[in-house]
Amino acid sequence: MTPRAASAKKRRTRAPDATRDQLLWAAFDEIYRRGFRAASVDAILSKTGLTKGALYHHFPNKSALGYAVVDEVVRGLMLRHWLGGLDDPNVDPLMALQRVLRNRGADPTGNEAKFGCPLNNLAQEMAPVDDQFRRRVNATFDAWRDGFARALERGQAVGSVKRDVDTGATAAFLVASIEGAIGLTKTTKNRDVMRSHLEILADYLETLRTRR
Amino acid sequence: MTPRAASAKKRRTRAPDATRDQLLWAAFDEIYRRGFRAASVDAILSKTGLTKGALYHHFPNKSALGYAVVDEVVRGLMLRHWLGGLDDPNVDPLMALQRVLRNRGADPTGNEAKFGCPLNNLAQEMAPVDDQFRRRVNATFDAWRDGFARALERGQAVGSVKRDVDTGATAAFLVASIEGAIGLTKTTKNRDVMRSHLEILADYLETLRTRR
Amino acid sequence: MTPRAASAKKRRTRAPDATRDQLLWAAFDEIYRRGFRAASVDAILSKTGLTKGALYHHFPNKSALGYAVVDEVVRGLMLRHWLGGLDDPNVDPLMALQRVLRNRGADPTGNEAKFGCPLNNLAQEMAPVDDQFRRRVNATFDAWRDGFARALERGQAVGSVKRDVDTGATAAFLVASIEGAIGLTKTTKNRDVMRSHLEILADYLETLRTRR
Amino acid sequence: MTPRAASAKKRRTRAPDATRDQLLWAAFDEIYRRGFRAASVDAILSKTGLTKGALYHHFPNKSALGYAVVDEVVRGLMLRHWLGGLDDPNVDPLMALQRVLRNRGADPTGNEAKFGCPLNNLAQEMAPVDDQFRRRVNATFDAWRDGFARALERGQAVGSVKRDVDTGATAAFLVASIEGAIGLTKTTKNRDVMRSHLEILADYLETLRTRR
DNA sequence: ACATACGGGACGGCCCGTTAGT
DNA sequence: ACTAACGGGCCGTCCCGTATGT
Repeated sequence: MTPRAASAKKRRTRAPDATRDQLLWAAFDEIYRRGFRAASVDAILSKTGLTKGALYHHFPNKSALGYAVVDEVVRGLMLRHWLGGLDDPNVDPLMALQRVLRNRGADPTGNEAKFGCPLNNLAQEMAPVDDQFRRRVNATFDAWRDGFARALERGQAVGSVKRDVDTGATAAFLVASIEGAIGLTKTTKNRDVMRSHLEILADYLETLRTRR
Repeated sequence: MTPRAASAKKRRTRAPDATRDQLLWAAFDEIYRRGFRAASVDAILSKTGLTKGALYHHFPNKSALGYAVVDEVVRGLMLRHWLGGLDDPNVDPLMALQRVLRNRGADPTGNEAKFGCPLNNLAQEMAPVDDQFRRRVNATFDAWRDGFARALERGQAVGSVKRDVDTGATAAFLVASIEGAIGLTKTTKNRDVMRSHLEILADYLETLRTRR
Repeated sequence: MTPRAASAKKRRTRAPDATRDQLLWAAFDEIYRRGFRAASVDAILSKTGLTKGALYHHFPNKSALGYAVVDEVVRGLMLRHWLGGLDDPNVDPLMALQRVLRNRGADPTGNEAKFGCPLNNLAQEMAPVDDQFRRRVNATFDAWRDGFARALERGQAVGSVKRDVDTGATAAFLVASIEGAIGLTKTTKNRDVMRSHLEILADYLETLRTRR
Repeated sequence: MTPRAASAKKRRTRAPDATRDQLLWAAFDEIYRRGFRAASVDAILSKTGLTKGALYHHFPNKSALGYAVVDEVVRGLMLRHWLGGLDDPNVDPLMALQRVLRNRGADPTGNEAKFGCPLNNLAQEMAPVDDQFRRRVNATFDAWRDGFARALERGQAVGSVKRDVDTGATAAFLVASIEGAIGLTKTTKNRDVMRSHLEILADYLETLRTRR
């Protein structure tokens, strides 16, 4: 599934970082599919061909593995996915935002419709029962919101976004709304939910544009 | 066989069955707090003072208990919470919707901020791993969406909502967006996220109003 | 090994108390041989033919099983072994004590020489790491000391034991000394150590006798 | 092969090997606190800052480390503690013995009351399950007994100890009794047990003195 | 209709030891 | 001589479900 899992196979040479990465990606995959608590350590290990000893060497316990998955895997995926191409200086920031929204409805792999958003899944499952998880997940949500907020601020600087728009609140609204849509898409098993939702969001953004 | 077996044949009859209700509510509470899979059958039972025999007399297994919680507990809670007071004939439907949104930001108990939305929690956790759960949860989401959609349609009938508004898509957008906000509120542990979000949604609804 | 383990075999009928007793005696046996921490729950279960569910039903965890072994098995064994026949009204208390000491050097099964004293084993292993164990073990040691002390007091009442003897301290001395001897017997694998030691103790008791 | 391999051939030569000593003392400490089987190899290593490689370079396995602890650490500690000052030619051997007993009740660090006697702990835990341990522990007990026995013999030679005293049996009695007292002190968490016990032992020794 | 007793399996943690590498 | 990476196994806990009994 994960790209580098393909090159895993046997591995007889010592490559600690590669091993750690293998564990992280296999854990990500398992956690994404089943949730953190239902994720089986043995399943993760059998995906990699490694054993308990290896895992115990790289991570003190299952929770620490989960934390690392958030920080070192999910965070990067999310920010690349939702903030990628936002800061293109040749494009009007507001249009860039709208373009991101409209493009991200695609979901070519269909994973999103099947398993939802890996970050939000962890948030919903773990936030109430593990504060460490909550904080780390939150950090990524913050970065995401900041990315959106800065795009809106650049829009204000350029003059395409109204001055009285609360960029922070709007960014938070967008993020929450997107996560809600992904969640309902998963529940409905209907990708039109996502497309229609993002379209409405993009239209809403048009509301914030300065009249010319 | 036994004399009272006659009245027990079909459960759907108006025989409230206090034991069954106890189990349902205790299960709801436990599932709401820990999630369905992490909810322990023994913990549910110890809340009621009942034992295994009682539970497995009323439900064939844990999943069936969960399904019943969705159908007989959560569904009612959700629809009362989000559709209550929507069909007041003396109020403009659009205003009624906006009022609902603005009121529901209150969350007096704080449970929403702690544990999120019981329906969406189940949706996010169980939809990918149990299709029965998914379908039952979906049924409630449909009813909720329908409630919002009908309000918008009444708005169109009355003339306060633009004719070209896609009421179904808009209702779906609202529901998803609300769930997203509840989720982020839980993750952030900050109820302002919810309030600000619903405010923006209410403002957005204003966009759909006919100009007079 | 244990007397009632013989009648265990299949057991299809429900007999909760018998099951509990089986677990207790099997646990005692295993703990006596390997020590508490090295005692394997699975080994205990396979001795009884029961499974995890049965154990988990009767005891919340391994520690609780251990505590119960101390209170309900070891205590009885010890007091019967070392206080049995002490309060015979027809015998001079001091002589009764001496007789007990001289008889107990026998160790017909040889278990004592192999595995030592079950009470002291638990005391030495668990006292520093589990205060619950320590307290329960101590309670039995107290009862033992009290038994010896009361015998000495009866000796004083009868006039065979000197008035200035500190019965409590002497009883504690005897108990400690006996346990030391059992321990060294186990270490030496030589039962003469025990016999010689108890002989010296009996002689020492003669020192406490009133001159006539 | 390597140049310095020449001097490394036989370990018994006076090459203190600081690393080996570190391991021994850290192992002693850990074993003293938790017992041999509960002592974690990793815990021992983390105390020294060394790693697995170092340990398994110096010792073939955990048991061998334990044996070395008995032979090279515990034995010295014990003999110094209980035989130190016994052979002072200016003091009556019997009085020297009594002085040792009365002094050793002090236990300034309190370790004895907390963790007991390191030698006896190992004896009680390991004697029944590992014959190698038993034999090595026994060797130290023998040396201890011999020390006491020789003191009594010197007493006989000087004329302060009765001729008919069985010095070997008496020495064994003393050692066993002392160990019993240490054990009960640990169990009771009450150092008076030790003091009172040693006082009685010293008084008992007075019984062996020749009348003048 | 419900309580009690028990079956049986899976999971995370931990731990000793070995091997590759320096 | 020593570090770091990893193998592989066992243990206690916990948990869902069934069967017996009332």
